[in-house]
Amino acid sequence: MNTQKAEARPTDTRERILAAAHEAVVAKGFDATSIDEIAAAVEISRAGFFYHFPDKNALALALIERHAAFEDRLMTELMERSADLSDDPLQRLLIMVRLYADKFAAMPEGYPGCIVASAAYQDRLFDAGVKAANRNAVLAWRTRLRALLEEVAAAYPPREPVDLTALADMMNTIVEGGLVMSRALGEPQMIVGQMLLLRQYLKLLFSPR
Amino acid sequence: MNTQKAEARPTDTRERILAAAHEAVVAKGFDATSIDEIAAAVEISRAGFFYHFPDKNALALALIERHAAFEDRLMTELMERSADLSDDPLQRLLIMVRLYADKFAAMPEGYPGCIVASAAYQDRLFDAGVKAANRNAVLAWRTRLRALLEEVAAAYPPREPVDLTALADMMNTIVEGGLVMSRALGEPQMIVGQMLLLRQYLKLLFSPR
DNA sequence: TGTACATCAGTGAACGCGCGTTCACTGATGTAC
DNA sequence: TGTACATCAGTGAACGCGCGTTCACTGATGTAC
Repeated sequence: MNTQKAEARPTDTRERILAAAHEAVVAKGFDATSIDEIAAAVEISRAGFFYHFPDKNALALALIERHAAFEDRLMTELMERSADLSDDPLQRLLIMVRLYADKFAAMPEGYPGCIVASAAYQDRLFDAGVKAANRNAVLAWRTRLRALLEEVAAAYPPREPVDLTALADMMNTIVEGGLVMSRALGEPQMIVGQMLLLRQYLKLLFSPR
Repeated sequence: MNTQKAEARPTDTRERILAAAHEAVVAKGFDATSIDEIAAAVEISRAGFFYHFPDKNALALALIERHAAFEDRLMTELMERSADLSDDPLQRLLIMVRLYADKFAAMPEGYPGCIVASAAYQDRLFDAGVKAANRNAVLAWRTRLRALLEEVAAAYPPREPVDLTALADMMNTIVEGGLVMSRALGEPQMIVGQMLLLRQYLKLLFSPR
């Protein structure tokens, strides 16, 4: 009857499937999301889904790649915005972490990070391609953040010796852990506090004495 | 044929079910673990499982409570050992975090923390009792660690203002996130590095200038 | 401009498997008298 | 000391449901000539 505004949704059915699947997976996990409900959300039949994806593994793969692309754009955006606000590498790092925290504050439920966790926890069910895609997504983030940290460390020698790779991974660690804890506690905003603690750590570590 | 050493395993069947279920859940997640395989591991029939647990939710509940008790004993042990090694609250905290990191280094695969994550991510499937038990387990850890942090903060005022509750949660955040990242990256030891970064943060935050 | 054919984006019904759960029943052990 | 009954710790078979996947088929659109 009352057709939704068509131009507001992706016109391509495959994209709409991915969007619906993403929403469901973030809310309930990959296993608990059935092809039936995804198809229903997109208003096609269950068999129609299989016209766009050969099987459920292919959906997982596409979701992870979509997520990786999203994170990549986000990182680029945050880096550009922080570069606009300061020329100092340490200030840029601290601004970036705060902007990232703001993103979580703005989307209290359902940040896409849990796609990675879903894949990590259920990897026995996934084929090698899905696992590799997940790993690459995490490694890409590590590489970009590590480059920024090296720049900071060159300008501001850390007060104590520190492994910059591990430090780069800490951001993702806190995101993934924060999502688990937010859910377990029923306090969606706690992840914001965790990001700000990371920021304080970076500040203490790199600030001149 | 070749019966395993009987005295090494819990004699009580219920305990053996929990042990087998724990191992499988840590390896594959709760949903992916079938009652069939748990029963097989314990060498009873699938129906025999239901003599000990009314349904699968009850198993989840028992696993979470078992995990909470384990974490509680672990925390007590770490606190006692660190109290033996130093009288200074900051030193005790730093020793405790290092001892905790050592635990992860000693058990490269399958730390029980992911039980919490499993429950958090699949909570739509669990009843309110399971979710509450999970939440309480996390809150217990928060409370105990926060008490220790308050003691430290009293003796060593932090260099910057900090929310001690969030700081207490950070340990669990890093454990849960570290488990996700370890799996995603296929680097089981990375979680140890993350714990040591937390330790460095605490050291920087509370060390006198 | 009309006809024949091909491709696209699906539909509807069915299949098969696994899994959680139930149920009637059973042998061994414990208890009452 | 023997018998009757109750409880414990299961077994084996079956049920039903949901889910991923398949398959023959279809209407609409595009293309060749």
